[in-house]
Amino acid sequence: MQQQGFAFAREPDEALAPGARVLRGFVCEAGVALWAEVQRVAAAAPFRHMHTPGGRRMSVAITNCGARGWVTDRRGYRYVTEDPQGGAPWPAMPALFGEVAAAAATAAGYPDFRPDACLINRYEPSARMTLHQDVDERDFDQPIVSVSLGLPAVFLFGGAARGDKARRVSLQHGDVVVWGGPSRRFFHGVAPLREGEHALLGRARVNLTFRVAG
DNA sequence: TAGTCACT
DNA sequence: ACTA
Repeated sequence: MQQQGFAFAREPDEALAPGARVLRGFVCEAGVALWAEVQRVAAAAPFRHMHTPGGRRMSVAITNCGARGWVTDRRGYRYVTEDPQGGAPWPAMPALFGEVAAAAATAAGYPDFRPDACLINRYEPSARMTLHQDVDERDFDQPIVSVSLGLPAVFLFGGAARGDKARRVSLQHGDVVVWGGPSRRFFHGVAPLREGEHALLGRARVNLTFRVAG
């Protein structure tokens, strides 16, 4: 039976740019399990507010899991195998994370995606991410997979140059964005998170960013 | 010496 | 205030 409802109509998947797609509701019922795993990771490697090389405190709280974790401080951006806060290796990437990331990548046209890094960003209301590029990885042939959980957000997807006009894309709990190929190094960001309460996550949005870093 | 995952 |  076809979906007929205007009430539950959802925007279809769409291309954002060459090589970039939004997969709406891709996570489906796995959201609960993904959130449980995020909490396990955060128990071992707590969310913390890092600083940019310029010394500014980021509004987003960060942790990582997997073999490599992205960090930033006065010395710059880089991937490290140990949590600088405590010196232990980052928590292992949960199997479910790898499965969801690989499935999303395949659905977007990038088979055999095996990320070694999962950056976990926690946005509370007013937190934002200004336009930036993901360029700290070694192989730009590998795509980026970004999973949204919790409160909705407006994702900004620009172009190859900082000044390119950015598209505004509304992302809901369970949506996944994948970008690679010609759009692998495109500027992107997140508009300031609006107030709200999510049934599962409460007053927060959590984003999982999967990458092949090393 | 340009560029900056930040702010106004 | 750093690095590449």
